[in-house]
Amino acid sequence: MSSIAPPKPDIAEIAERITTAVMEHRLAPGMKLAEERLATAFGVSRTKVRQALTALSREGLVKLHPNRGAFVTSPTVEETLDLFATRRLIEPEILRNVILRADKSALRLLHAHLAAEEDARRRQARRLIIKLSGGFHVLLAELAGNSFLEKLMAELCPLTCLIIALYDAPQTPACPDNEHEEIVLAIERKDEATAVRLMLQHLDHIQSALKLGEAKPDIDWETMFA
Amino acid sequence: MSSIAPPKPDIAEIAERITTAVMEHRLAPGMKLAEERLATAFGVSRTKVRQALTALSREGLVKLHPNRGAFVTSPTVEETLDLFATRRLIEPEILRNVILRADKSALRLLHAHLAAEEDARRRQARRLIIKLSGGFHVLLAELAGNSFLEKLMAELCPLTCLIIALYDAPQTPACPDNEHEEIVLAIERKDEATAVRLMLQHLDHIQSALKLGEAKPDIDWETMFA
DNA sequence: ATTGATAAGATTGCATACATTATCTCCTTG
DNA sequence: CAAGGAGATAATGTATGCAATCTTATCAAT
Repeated sequence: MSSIAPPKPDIAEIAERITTAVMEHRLAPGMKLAEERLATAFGVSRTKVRQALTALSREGLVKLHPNRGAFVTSPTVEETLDLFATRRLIEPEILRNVILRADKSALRLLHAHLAAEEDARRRQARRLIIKLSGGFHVLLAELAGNSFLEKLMAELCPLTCLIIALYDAPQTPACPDNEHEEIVLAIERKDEATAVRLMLQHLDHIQSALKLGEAKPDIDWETMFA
Repeated sequence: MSSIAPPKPDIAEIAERITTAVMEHRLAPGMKLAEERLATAFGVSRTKVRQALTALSREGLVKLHPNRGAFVTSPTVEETLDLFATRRLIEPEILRNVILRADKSALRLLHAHLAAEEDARRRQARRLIIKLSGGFHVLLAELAGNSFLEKLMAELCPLTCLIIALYDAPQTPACPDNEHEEIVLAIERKDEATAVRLMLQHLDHIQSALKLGEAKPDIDWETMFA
């Protein structure tokens, strides 16, 4: 009847599309994710949506309230500080491993990413910029070759986007201008100290752009009375 | 009819009991976890078991093969090296945070844990010893107060048990004798340098007890031809 | 004897249906 | 008029059934 039969998305696909929506600030923190609604939106049964949501809750992007449903995580100030502390811990290690292992193909991937970022900036493609900014850090984690740190970074990046959406002027890009490029150049020179220093500065820039002092609407009542 | 109606276990409970079984070496790496079998064992439907298994696969303790089922993860040598590299990175940071935040109640918890370990050793309760040995590191992560590092350690500990089951003489305890106690004493003295040094030594002892050079039955054919 | 094909059996993947719990509305009551 | 509660409504949690896929057993062929 209709033009095309839409291919039924995989569970991983559903989770990924929700993650992308969060990273692109299309799903605001605290928003409710009703199973039935998502199920019809994706053209699948609630079963798949449910599994995608539980997967996302494991990653911390979604918070599941028993018998109440799934909500986009609304990170507290404390969780934000924890997140940046964790990134300051693991991203230097990631850089060290990348420098140790970086071969031609790795550098090619990094430069391709920089080009994609530059192109997105020139085209003012805001959503793409945000996605690529996070993707840079995930790419570094992949090139580092430690599966555990890679998985952790893959979780922390979308959460960082969420935090930026919560605590920042929404116009600010996730990662300031061209700091990524300088990091890649340091990697290319195998200049570990500089790469690490630039990365820590980069993280500080992101964090200090946040307005963490402000009031937080989302109160965690459960732990408050625990 | 029967004596007691068994209370239906929660999904988290199912996952936890499977995790415990793995940590206690009752479920060997590579073993198949058939849904129907587990469902009848726990007295629930396959739905709950399924969700527990997907949760465990997110944590890395279980590997899901599409249309083939769930299997206890059988970590490769490379994953083992990654795991210890990650622990060497984050556990010193955890210790630093614990020393910064340690109050009387935290120290009491640590000493209570040491006592429990000592008691288990005296009673030769092998399974309990293994569980408590891992639990020490998870407790430290909890006391450090960084939710991300806490979650990561909660995943890495069962995996470490799995690795020990795979690569070690099964008689060796997860953590050598009394190294935990010395670490706690260093924490108590707020002697950061010593605590970190002891922790790194401790991890080295665990890792060097492994027979990683030996033949690995479990070959990952997928990545071999990827 | 080993390899390859085929059919029966078993298991997973998914959707639907039912039970349970929370939320909302409206009514009663102080 | 505000506060509290009962019923209606909607959403989640769980179980079951069916379709798709894989595994195993049997048997023919080289």
